[in-house]
Amino acid sequence: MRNLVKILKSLSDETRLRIVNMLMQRECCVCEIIQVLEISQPRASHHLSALYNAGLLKMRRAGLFALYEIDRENLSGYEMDLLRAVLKGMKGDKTAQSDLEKLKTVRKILPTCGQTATLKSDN
Amino acid sequence: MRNLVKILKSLSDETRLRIVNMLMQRECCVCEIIQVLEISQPRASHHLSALYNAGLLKMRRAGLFALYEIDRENLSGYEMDLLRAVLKGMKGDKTAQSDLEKLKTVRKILPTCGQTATLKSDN
DNA sequence: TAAATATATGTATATATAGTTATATATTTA
DNA sequence: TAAATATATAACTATATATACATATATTTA
Repeated sequence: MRNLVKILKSLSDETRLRIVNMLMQRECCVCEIIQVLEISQPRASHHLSALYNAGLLKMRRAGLFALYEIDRENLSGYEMDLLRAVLKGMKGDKTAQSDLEKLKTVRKILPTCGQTATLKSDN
Repeated sequence: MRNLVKILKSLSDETRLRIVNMLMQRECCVCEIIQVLEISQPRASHHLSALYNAGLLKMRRAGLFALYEIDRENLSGYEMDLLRAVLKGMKGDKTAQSDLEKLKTVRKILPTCGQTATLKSDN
C-alpha cells in the first residue's frame, strides 16, 4: 500500500501530470519539458525526480541531455492502469492538449537550452 | 485537470485508500469504518469529507447513522478507472485484506458506537 | 423538551510539499 | 585542462496536510 500511496502522491500535482502527459507521448529531455511547460529548470528537475523516485520513469543520458520516459517494462499492471486512467482524465484538458502541440514543435537541442526558460530576458 | 489533481490527492493517503477499499465492497456507516480501521471518529469524519469533497462518495442518513458509498452513478469513466486501478493495487495488501475480513464481522449498530474506537479505555 | 448518541466541525500543531535562488555536478568541446 | 552547458541538489520560504483534542450539530428516544 505504501508504494501505491507514493505513486498517487507523485501524480497529485498539475505540473507532474503535465510531464506524465508528455512522457506518455514520447521520451523527452529535460530541456523540452522546460520549454513546453515554461517552468524553471530546478522545478522541472525536482518534479522529474519525484516521478522517478516513485518508480514511474527511467532515465538515460545522451551527451549533456537527460532523457526521461515512462518505465513501461518495469511498471506493474495496476501502475499502467493508473497512468492510462490519468491520461484519460487529461484528454479534454486545454493545457494538456496545448502541451502536446508544443511538444511537436520544440527543438531538442538549443543554444542555452535550459536557460531559455529560466531567464525570461534576452541574454 | 484541477479535478483530476483533487481526486488523486484525495486518494494519496493510506487511511483514505483503506476507506475506499471498504466502500468499493459495500456501503458503510462511519462507525463501521471507525471499528475496522481503529481510528478516532473525527479522523474518520475528516477523511470521509476529503473523499466526499473530491466527488467520489455519496452519503445518506439513516437515523443517527451516516452511510457512505462510492458515487458510482456520478463518476466519470476515468474516475471509475482510477478507483479500479487503485483497488487492483491494494489486491495483495495484508492490511487491505484484513480490513475486508473485519468488515464482514463488524456490527452496524453498537452501544456507544463511535466511542469504542475513540476511547481506548473501558468507560 | 431533555438526554443520549452518531457524526461533523474548529483549532492548534507538527510535518510535508512546491517553489525560488544559489550552487554543485557532469559531460562535452576547445 | 579549462570553459561552456545541461541537469541535479541545497537551503530557504510559504503553503498545505494530517492528526489530536475540544466542541458543535443533529437525530432519536425518554
